[in-house]
Amino acid sequence: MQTALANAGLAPVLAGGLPGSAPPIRRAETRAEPRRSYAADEEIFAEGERTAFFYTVVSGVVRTCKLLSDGRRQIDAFHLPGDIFGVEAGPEHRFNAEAVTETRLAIHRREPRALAGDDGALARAVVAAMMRGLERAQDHMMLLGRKSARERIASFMLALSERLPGQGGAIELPMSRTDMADHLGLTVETVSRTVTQLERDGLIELPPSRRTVVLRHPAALRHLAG
Amino acid sequence: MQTALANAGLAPVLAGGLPGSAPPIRRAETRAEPRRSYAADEEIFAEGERTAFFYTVVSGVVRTCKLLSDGRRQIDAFHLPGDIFGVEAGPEHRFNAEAVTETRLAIHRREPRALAGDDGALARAVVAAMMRGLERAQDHMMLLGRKSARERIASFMLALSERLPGQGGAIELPMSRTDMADHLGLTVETVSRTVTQLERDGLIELPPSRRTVVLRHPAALRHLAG
DNA sequence: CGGTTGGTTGATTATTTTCAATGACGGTGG
DNA sequence: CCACCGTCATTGAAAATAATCAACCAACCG
Repeated sequence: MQTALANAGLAPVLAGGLPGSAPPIRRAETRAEPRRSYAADEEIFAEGERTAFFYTVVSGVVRTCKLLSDGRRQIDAFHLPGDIFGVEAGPEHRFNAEAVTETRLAIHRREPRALAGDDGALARAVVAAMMRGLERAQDHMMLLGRKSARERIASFMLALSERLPGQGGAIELPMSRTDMADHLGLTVETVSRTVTQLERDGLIELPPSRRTVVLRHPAALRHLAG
Repeated sequence: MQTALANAGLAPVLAGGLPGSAPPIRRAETRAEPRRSYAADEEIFAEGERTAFFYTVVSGVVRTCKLLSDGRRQIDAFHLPGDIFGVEAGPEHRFNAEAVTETRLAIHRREPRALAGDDGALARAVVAAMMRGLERAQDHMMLLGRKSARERIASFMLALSERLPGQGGAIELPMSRTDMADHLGLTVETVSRTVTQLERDGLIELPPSRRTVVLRHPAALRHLAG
């Protein structure tokens, strides 16, 4: 049973089979997989919970985060459609996952039995997801450890615009300022101020809704982002 | 060829075969693997270089880091004996690796051909290393994004004392203050001051060499680290 | 010995946080 | 339909933390 999984899926990935850019996650049209919808801010799983499943985002956005005992929060990643999250080495989840917006997820049982047979595509995708997660984490550590507030916001806007299907420089921010702050290692106030300042400097444009951003000068943002 | 690799090694890991604590990396005594020694501060590979190999630390310490165009540096991890590093998804290394101290490495060819046959242990170890890397990265993002200088130093000392074989609360710091600073997202001066302050507060003790640290009050440090 | 490197300490500055208040928006219920 | 309430975002002023600039010290090395 494990034979089929491993044989079909993982070796090519380890061998360097990943294309340079993130490969689109194509779910083989095998047996239907359980799905579930979550309301905005609904919990998907919590730190310490038993690791029974992992997930693929079908639509919507998910945040995974850790909390300090006094409530300080760090959002380590936002997961967009196609992303896999919730894969753990140990028996317990080491972070929380919550829906940022109304979200639909595909749920995968952790046991390989469920993957056995012909679904090597999922196994391959899992390893690919881990690698991409690690790469993002490394970039994010650089951001958190060494970049200024301005640079962080610029980096974030750019990264999001590249991940979101949104056409051109206009992106719809799915998350609140607080979520941005907890992802970027800043306070809400600093995020708000910095965004405003980038707008005053003409690098971005904010319609009154404040949840849409137009990247007016991507080159300058890229330069800022480092 | 990939069959043997995949079959022997990866599936159990994905299936949740990892014990809760980090499994010791046992290298099967298969065919001898190339090894090499590096002097302190010697480069192992650089960002952008072609990904041909990955490595296991045999002895010594390695740092992997990224640089910003203006020279700011973020050390994303220190790798201790037994650790695997340098595994990449893409064709190029995305960070630099340098020896911190005199170091000895085992060198693994990236192609699965070299792993074929009976060495599933290495393949398993690679996936385990990625998972542990991701877990460490998540903890480190919390540190970089949300902890104070004092908390960062305390966390670092504790984490190091748990990873180093060093008996009791005494640890030998393999890296310079500058390296610590670039890992913790601080400046050298802040690291130095904070370490001194922790000593004055009786939480740690520093022999005049300044490269040894005795954890005087681990409980208090743990509380501080969050 | 002189010179270099790594570490520490001090004074000052800068950036970000904290505390506080206000404004905008959306939903709800009278 | 509209007033009210709660949430989210913004802005301002003050405070705090860490960065920067600058010396200084000790150890190590040729």
